[in-house]
Amino acid sequence: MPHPHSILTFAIMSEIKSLNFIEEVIEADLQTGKYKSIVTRFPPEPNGYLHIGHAKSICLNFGLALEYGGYTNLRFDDTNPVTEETEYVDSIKEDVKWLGFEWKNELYASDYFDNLYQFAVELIRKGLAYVDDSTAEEIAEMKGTPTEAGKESSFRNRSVEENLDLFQRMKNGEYPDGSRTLRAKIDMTSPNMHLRDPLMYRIKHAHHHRTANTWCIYPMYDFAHGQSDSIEKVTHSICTLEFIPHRALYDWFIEKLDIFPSHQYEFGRLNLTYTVLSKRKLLQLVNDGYVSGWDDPRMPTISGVKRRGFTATALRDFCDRIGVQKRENLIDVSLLEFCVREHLNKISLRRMVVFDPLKIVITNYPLMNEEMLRGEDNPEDANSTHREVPFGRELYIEQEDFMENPPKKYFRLSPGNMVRLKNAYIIRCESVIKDDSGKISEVLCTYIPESKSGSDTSGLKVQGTLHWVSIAHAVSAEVRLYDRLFRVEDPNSEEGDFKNYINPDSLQVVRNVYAEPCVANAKFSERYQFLRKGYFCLDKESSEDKMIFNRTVTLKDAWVKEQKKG
RNA sequence: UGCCCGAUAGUAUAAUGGUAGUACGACAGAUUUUGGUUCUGUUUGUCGAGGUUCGAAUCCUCGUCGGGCAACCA
Repeated sequence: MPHPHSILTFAIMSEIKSLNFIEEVIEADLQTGKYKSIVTRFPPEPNGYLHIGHAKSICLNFGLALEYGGYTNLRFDDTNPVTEETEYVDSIKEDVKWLGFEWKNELYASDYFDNLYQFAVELIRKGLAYVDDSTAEEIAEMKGTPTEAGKESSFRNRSVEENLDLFQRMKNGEYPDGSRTLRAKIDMTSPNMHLRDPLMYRIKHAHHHRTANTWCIYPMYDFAHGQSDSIEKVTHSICTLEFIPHRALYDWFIEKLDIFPSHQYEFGRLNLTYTVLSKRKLLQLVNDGYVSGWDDPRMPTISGVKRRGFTATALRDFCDRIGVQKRENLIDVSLLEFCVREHLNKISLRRMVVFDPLKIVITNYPLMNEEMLRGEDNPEDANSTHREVPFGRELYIEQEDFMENPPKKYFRLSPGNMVRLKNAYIIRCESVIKDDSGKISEVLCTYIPESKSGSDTSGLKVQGTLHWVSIAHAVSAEVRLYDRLFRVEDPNSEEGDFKNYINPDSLQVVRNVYAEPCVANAKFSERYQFLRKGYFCLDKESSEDKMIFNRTVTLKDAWVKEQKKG
């Protein structure tokens, strides 16, 4: 008997959570007993890197299996040897794991080449497939157009025996590439172009990343995918909208072969504002040098966002929130940023780092003195650990945190005004020192000794709190600040080349920032919030003598908004 | 102008013939030793026209708009 608690939880959950259309189908299938449990698959072609569009599919396929107690196979759709490489297989496996999912079986469409060949022979025997000697051009010509019926090939009515013989000889390598194909005999007048005698096999004398030179004929996607699903007893085969017209063919092969009836369901692929998510376009960004590589932190690839500092938790949460539907969508990238911030806020260690230093001197702080102050690592954590932050007479604050003639609502440091230095004291600006050119070289302040953080008896209230770093103790680092790669909301729908809309300022490098000492102990596994600056993580290009941090995402900033209004 | 898919606030997503709700965004306020976080409030929506019905976002009809389909790619 189930624990009463879990029943309650389930009741509440099902009341709150609404089902997407695929979940509805699955629940119905489970309820009617059509399936006892479900099997899904994630079927990438190993010809490129995964991006966050794939993440949506991964979360869907693996998430469904987890939700309903089934399992998911990772199946590489490797039916085209000329585009596929083992390097991609490895990166795909790594990315799926990083996202936090485990596949039941690691499989390859190429594992089924023998089965598929037998299936083809079977269809030939049934008079449902034939070898066509037409050229690619002739086949395209005879295909007709969406508004115009196709014409039957003159090879369409070859005998079963001849087809069997020819197909075997195709397999044996007797014919050159492109000289013959195996086609399904369906209907050249079908309004669905995919049913006009689609190609099942083509000749390619090419090396395959797994089967090497065993084969010189390779099945087309349509002749491989459904049957692969069927062999694996995939119950719910989920793909994107553009495969809708393929479904009739998917079903046709399964029906004629009389094999396990897998079913295909289609959802709308992810589109993100200010982003492109097509392999072709991402490849161009890499090849044309707009980014440093597939894992450039500005790239929407899994490896890119991972290097940027996004967490798998945030990505999964994002995929959860965007939902699943049978319609086109363009998700606002601010939702992604929200998910990333929400997670990072909970786990990041707070650190103080000054990017653009302005020297301040605490004139009433004892000469040669210094002290260690305590700073919370994470105020979101009730049991937060602490680190020690050295304080001294000479400090850096940000240039932007001081103004000689401040505008209204400026809460920061200005002559005569007081601010708190985070984790330290309240200070007052007494005067400024300028160099010959009139530029402020340092700001002279006094501090209120009894205002020390944690034991403040001053009774003073100030509006601003600044981050700072002791000049004598500061450690150096480089930070890389990223902005969106495109300057228009939907680069895919703009006129002309999408590359015309690239944001020229998507990367800003600050070679030397001043960080509090404990930043020197930064770890790759940890996430940081540089106070008031954003979330950061260590970049892989960091070395022993040079730390490099990527800005994952900024903090929300009400002040910039305020300024824009003015 | 053949076939297929779709249309709910700015964006995304619920409501499955019975009060149009949620999240993000935006705006306003409270709290705050991060102009962060948190909390509260406000704003804005059923593509159009008919029909069925006591009652339609939901069902039907006709439009409109968007997307897809003519690779020996997946």
